[in-house]
Amino acid sequence: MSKLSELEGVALGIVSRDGPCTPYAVRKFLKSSPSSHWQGSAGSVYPMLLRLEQRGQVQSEIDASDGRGRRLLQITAKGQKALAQWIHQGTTTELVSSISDHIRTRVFFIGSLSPKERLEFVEKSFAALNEFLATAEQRLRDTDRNTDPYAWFACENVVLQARVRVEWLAGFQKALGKLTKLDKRSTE
Amino acid sequence: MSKLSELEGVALGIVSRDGPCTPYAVRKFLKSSPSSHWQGSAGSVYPMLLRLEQRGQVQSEIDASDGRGRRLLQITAKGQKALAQWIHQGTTTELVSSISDHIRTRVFFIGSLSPKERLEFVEKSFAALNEFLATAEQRLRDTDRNTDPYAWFACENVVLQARVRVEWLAGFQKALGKLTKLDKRSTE
DNA sequence: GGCCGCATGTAACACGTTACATGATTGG
DNA sequence: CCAATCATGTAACGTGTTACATGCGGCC
Repeated sequence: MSKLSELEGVALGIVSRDGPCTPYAVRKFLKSSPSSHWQGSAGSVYPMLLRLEQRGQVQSEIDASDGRGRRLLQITAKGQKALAQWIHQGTTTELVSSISDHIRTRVFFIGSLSPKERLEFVEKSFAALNEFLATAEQRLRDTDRNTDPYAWFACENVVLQARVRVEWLAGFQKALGKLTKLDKRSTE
Repeated sequence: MSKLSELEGVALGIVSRDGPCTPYAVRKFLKSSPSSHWQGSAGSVYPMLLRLEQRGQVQSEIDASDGRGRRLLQITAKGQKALAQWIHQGTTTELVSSISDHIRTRVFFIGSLSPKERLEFVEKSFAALNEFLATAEQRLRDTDRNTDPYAWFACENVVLQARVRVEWLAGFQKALGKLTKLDKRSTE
């Protein structure tokens, strides 16, 4: 009963939630996820699902009604246990703390750009973030709160996070103007 | 001029910001980072820095004053260019959107737990998140806004993100009580 | 003097990405 | 009928993790 990776946990979760489904459906779900952390490439998904099957956490049978030899996956009791265990692991401090924000990371090092490039970076990021926020808000509107309330809350989380990032970046942008002026003065 | 990985970008950034520094200092920085995404293990840092050196993005010389044969790294002009390029890459949509929140992911799949386990998970996560928020707020208080304003804004971002996560989870916890009651009623 | 932290590195291993390979099905 | 998508998989490659290995420096 080794620990599930994040990808394995998500895959097990999908198979559990969406009943019998194909590996391809798992791939599609990962691809369409708002956090682009999940690429859902064939080279990761298929071997990973074979791993789960070898461990007895999912079962599969070939769908006879499909000429493409498509497989139908189902979670096993063992898999349900592993899934529950994986969810509970999320309470440990390391998993709680680990949010890596690429914009934040880059702002941390923005001092190594020229003042002009700094403004440019912030403007472009701001535009891209706002675009992302808009799509996230659309997805939330399109999600029915009653059908799957947990999915809805996850969508809401994405929106709230995006809003905070936008607000924070706006504040930073304001401050950046003043900082850059100070920079110029000190080098005069 | 291949694209830098996130780890390589951060490492270049540190070497650029902290002047001549040892590989070990880079490791320490990664280890102490609030986002536990960066483990800073020896097996990743040393080979990665050798890679940067082979590409001519950093230079190193052995510190003669140290008996441990410690190396001192410095960023090169080529490295500065690569760093600037890496920062600007952050404006593309994929890098903007990619925030993966382990709690959110687990909430999405929380339906596969028993109602009792759901509450347990949320309570534990809530406690851990609050603890994390407290340390983040402390770090922000300990950071001087004038010494390195960019580092300060990064710290502020961590705090704001953590606060939103706490508020969101509190809202979810409230809703979970009602949802669980509905669950029970529907199975009665 | 001994332990902990500094300091560097290597080797086996696991896993994800990219690219390749193949073929069925569906819609215009 | 032809293209896009469905559908499954493999192989090479890069890179991060864990564990191992070594030795100096400073502090109690």
